Amino acid sequence: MQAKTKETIAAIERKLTAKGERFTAPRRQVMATLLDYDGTPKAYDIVEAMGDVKPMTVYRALDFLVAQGLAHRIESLNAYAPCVESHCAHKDSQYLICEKCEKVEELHNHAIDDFIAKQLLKDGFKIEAKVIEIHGLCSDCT
Amino acid sequence: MQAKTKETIAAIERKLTAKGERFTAPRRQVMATLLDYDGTPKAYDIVEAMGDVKPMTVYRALDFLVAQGLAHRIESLNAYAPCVESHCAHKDSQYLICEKCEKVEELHNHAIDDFIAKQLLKDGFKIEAKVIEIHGLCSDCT
DNA sequence: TATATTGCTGTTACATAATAACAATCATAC
DNA sequence: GTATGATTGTTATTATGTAACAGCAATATA
Ligand SMILES: [Zn+2]
Ligand SMILES: [Zn+2]
Ligand SMILES: [Zn+2]
Ligand SMILES: [Zn+2]
Repeated sequence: MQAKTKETIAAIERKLTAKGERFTAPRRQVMATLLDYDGTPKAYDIVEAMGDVKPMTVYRALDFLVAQGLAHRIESLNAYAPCVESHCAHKDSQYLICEKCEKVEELHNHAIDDFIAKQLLKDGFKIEAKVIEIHGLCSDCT
Repeated sequence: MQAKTKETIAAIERKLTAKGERFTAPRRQVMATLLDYDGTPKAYDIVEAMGDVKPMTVYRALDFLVAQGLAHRIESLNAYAPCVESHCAHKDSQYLICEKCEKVEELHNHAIDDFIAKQLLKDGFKIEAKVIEIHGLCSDCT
């Protein structure tokens, strides 16, 4: 485990404990794998990286992490990314996905969130969660 | 097949022929199933609705339809929706998904597209396709 | 301490979603 | 007619995600 990951895990431990949530071994291990992973892993990539766990274990931990706002699922990649920023709406996700170098970058652009909310007011639609996944070429690959 | 679907299919036939694309039987049948379907089908729902086709046939037709801008894949549902609007950017999709009644509505809100494009200018990211899928409660279910 | 109760884990089996590979067929051009 | 490339039919396989249930661990109650 990377040194920075170890610190992050400790911080998460404190935060979850304060919330009365349990940061059990499989959850901690999956989170650490997500943080250490070079790239944006799919569930079975995590299974493989961890060595001897079963898919069900990983899926359950991922469900927990996503529910706690510690990870996002990237729908158009079937992949998962850790998120340790404390932004306000963790049910929303914004990703830039480079189709050349496969770099995946999370945005936290509140202006976009606000603009969409404003645009949808007239529809009378109550937003619960937003999936915004933008594919293209990153600045390095352009 | 519904009467309106028959017209739509005929219109698509003309459009594709003009482009030099072939609207073969499986492609036509899958498109008709998409148009007639009550709800937003997954690939295997289409397989079932069509009766005796194989999944591979349906997936190939869906790939074609999506490439032609005649259908969208809804990533967060693993589902497919027909699209016969001639909006400018068929690689972009905007959907409102009601989590109660499961109604799925496509938007074509250019203001949102433009706003996102403007916001991403500074990132130097070249947008190829956008996935915008907003989950929540529709006006009927609020 | 005993003992419910609840949530979490381990394990197996299964369900759903999508693709690979290759032969056969069809459409078009020469 | 024959060649060429695109499309289809078919089978098998891979990839992704859940159901079900027994056992275990943490917390609550007595
Ligand atoms: Zn986030
Ligand atoms: Zn790139
Ligand atoms: Zn559309
Ligand atoms: Zn609704």
